[in-house]
Amino acid sequence: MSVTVRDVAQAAGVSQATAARALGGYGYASREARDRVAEAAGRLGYTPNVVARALVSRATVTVGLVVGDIENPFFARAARGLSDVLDAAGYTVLLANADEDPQRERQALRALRARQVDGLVIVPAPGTRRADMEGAGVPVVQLDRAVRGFAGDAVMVENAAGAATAVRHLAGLGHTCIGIVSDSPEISSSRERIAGYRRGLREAGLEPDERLVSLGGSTLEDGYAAAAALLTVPERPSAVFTANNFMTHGMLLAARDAGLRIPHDLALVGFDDLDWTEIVDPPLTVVSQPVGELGRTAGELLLRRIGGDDAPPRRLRLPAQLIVRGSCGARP
Amino acid sequence: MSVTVRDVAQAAGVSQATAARALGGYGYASREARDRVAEAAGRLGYTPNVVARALVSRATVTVGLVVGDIENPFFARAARGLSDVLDAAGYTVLLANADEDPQRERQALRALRARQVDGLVIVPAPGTRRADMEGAGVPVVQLDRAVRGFAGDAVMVENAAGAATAVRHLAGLGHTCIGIVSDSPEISSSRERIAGYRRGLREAGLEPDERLVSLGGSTLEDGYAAAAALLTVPERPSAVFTANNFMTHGMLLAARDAGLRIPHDLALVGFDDLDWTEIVDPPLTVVSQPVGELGRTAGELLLRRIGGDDAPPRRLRLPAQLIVRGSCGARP
DNA sequence: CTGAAAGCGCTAACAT
DNA sequence: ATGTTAGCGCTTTCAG
Repeated sequence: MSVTVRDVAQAAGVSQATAARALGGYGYASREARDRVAEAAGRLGYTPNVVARALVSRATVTVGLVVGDIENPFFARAARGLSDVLDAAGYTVLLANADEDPQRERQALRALRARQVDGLVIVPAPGTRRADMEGAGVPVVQLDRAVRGFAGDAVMVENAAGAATAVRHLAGLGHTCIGIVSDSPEISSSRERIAGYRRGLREAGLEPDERLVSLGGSTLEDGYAAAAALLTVPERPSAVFTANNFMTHGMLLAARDAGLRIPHDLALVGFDDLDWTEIVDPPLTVVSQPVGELGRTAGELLLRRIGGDDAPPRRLRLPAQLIVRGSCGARP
Repeated sequence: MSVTVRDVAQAAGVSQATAARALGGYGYASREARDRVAEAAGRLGYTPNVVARALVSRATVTVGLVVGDIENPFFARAARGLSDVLDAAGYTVLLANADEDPQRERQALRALRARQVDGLVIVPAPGTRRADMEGAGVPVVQLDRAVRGFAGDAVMVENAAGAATAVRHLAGLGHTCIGIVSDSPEISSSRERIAGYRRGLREAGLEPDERLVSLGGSTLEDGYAAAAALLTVPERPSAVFTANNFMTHGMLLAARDAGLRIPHDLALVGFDDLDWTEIVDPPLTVVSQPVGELGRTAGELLLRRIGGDDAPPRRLRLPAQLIVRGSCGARP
């Protein structure tokens, strides 16, 4: 079915090598040969076989992306940003969902490696070890989180600063009992947000209280459970910081089920902005992160590495920004 | 860097062919050879090279997915369903965003074909022609929409029935002036929903009125514009059906900007359910579609085709279901 | 500038 | 059951 370089060469009356050079745009080829080959290729409907090319040139022009779950809007937006940059450079992305599970992640990495991807962008699952990251054999850039002890490239957000800002905002509104709901501190971004929360508290002259820290898993259900748990502690917080979008969503559900009105009974600021944060009532005050930019930056960095850049590992931090809307009430 | 079959064969003291057979699990290999090869492979850290394998076996174990935009939760959920089914069968998905643009779609298809994907799942862009679909050289299954005149597999939703149900629900509540906002009728699913809207109207004994049909593009901005336009017609509708999630979102924004309260001033039912439809106030009444199932079904169908099934093209229709929440008010 | 020849890592016939 | 021999479609020396 497929038209090969050989077919094109034959039709153009040149050697296969010449046809390949003309088609691939590398090496020498006379103006005339170039034209004849192009004509023949067009007429025959030649499509290069990237697989065959990859076998010899050792470049598949394909990059692997491992995320927790592409259904999570955070990952979807990052994937889009990444894909935009890579597409523009002629690369295509192989997608894998790891479900925040190191084992599935290992499987995914194996599958992607077997397909000889030229590079990898990975959002490491909680529990992923340094050894899982090493020996990939291709450039790897971590997105949103970094694996402990693994000195590799990473593009992340200013998590601690963003969280601290959120907490100071709450404290500035007069809240003294501020809780947090987060997923596992095994996830570096979450760990940093939790640390930022504590720092923000201290900066506001407040004493961190472990009973106000509710940690759980990464799903919406987990977020709901952790949020609900936080709402039942004896001295219920008057304000809460939720460390990611599922936690924010879970908190909204839990507050509703507990009959708590936002911001009247409970002030809320969430980490990560989403499409719907503006249309809920009240609109949510959030720490917004440049998610698409995160993906684009990771793509650019990866492309540079694939291109041979072997400078020391880079840790990039993109800024997070507090967007004040209505979920914390008005300043008195 | 990479360990080859040859290396493993050598280490195990067998021929390359035997090692390949043992590794690949095809053809004959004695118990002993199998063990020796497995041991050597494990010791050396052998990883199969799918690219090389593909060149000869003509199977990349990779499937291409072309969607409008992976950031759209509808596509993301479908992608996840597809990926689940394919992963389980050892396939990996190559992702491409076409931005609802036939030209970008063609580019994407070219890139995927060049990578020798074993099959393609595609959500055709508005304006995609039959010729763009044909001659893919590999099995193709259309998702959510079907290209006019192209007799290929497609997995879709009962769009017309779903839309008609939505409209009858509105009519049953006493509304007589019911509008619709949709994206391009060039998209088959939208065309069907528009047709279903008209049918629902007639079934309720109402007369379709073209001034109440507001059509636009596929983005949230387009949805907002089309929604805003509908709200300014002389005889403003008291109820509206929005044909997809961006249109629903746009309508919510437009209604808010126009100072209209839902459901008091305007009743709303949207097509497609989303995470946030339950947490907005009022919670949205929607026609829910089995999005993940759409992706899974497409995956299963594609796998069967890749496996050699050459039965006539199949058009699968998955049911849509009205979920009554609060955006249409209570029945009097 | 062009052609001939070798080979990427693997599988598929075909012998044995 | 195992080894030998040919390629898959392409790029890449190396001569000319």
